[in-house]
Amino acid sequence: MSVTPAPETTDQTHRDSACAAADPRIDALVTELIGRVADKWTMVLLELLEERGEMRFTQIARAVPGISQKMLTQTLRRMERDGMVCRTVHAVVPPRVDYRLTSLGESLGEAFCGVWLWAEQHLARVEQARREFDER
Amino acid sequence: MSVTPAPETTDQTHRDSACAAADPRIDALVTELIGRVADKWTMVLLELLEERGEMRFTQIARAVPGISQKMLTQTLRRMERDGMVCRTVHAVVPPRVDYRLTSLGESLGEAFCGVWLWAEQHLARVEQARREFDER
DNA sequence: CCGTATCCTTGCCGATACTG
DNA sequence: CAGTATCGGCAAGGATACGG
Repeated sequence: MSVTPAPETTDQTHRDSACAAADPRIDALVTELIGRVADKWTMVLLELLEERGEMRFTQIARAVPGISQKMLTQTLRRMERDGMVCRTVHAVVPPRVDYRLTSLGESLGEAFCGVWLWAEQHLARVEQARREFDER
Repeated sequence: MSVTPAPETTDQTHRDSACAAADPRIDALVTELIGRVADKWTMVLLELLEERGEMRFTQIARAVPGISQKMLTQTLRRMERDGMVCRTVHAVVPPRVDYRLTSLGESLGEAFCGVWLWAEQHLARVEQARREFDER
């Protein structure tokens, strides 16, 4: 994303009414982080690991139908890099690798929990809105 | 996404510990909804409209550097279809179109607020985790 | 079992041009 | 001003094969 400072001469009322950062540079960084973290598979894995605790690779793969092995590896690596999950390799044959959430990952999971709850609660309303919109 | 019921014979402990639905079919629908709603631009527009209240098309475009006109239209349409935003066309020349959050959109914005706060609070920690991971 | 490497298709998204 | 339409590049992501 291009990170233009955005002079913004227009209407500044309503500013600071919600949860935005004051500094536009911070805002841009946060936006970038949100963009990476609010990925579909990241949210799903976060949820799964929060529910089940420690899991191994194939166990996760089986629990998430629709994900390819590539995407799973990729997402787990990114989450590990971001400090969300901890990866433990056991030196046995056949190899065994366990994944679990770090405290950072857990805290993000809790933050997303509100979104999951929202989705569950308002699912019917969204579907109805779509039907109404589509018949036009 | 393929919506396999997933028999899941394995470990069911930890189940219902978090915020997941009991029914895997509901779970799949919620996951689909999350996938659509957790889009980067959706989150940004939600945030923006929550902060600023009613805004017109170009005003939004100027406030969100990096978004193309196409993506803006597309995202706004999808949000309108999902019942998140209300679109008001004023019959004047030059044309004027206002966008504002519906109560549904506002509630989603509040749910995401937790994620924004998390991102602001833990940004430094994530960046540090990345640096540590990268030097290996 | 747990990955990485490679190819290859699909569709996203930006750029541009055009209407009401 | 607020869009729709069309084209093209490019990168995300699936399928497959192979390595530790």
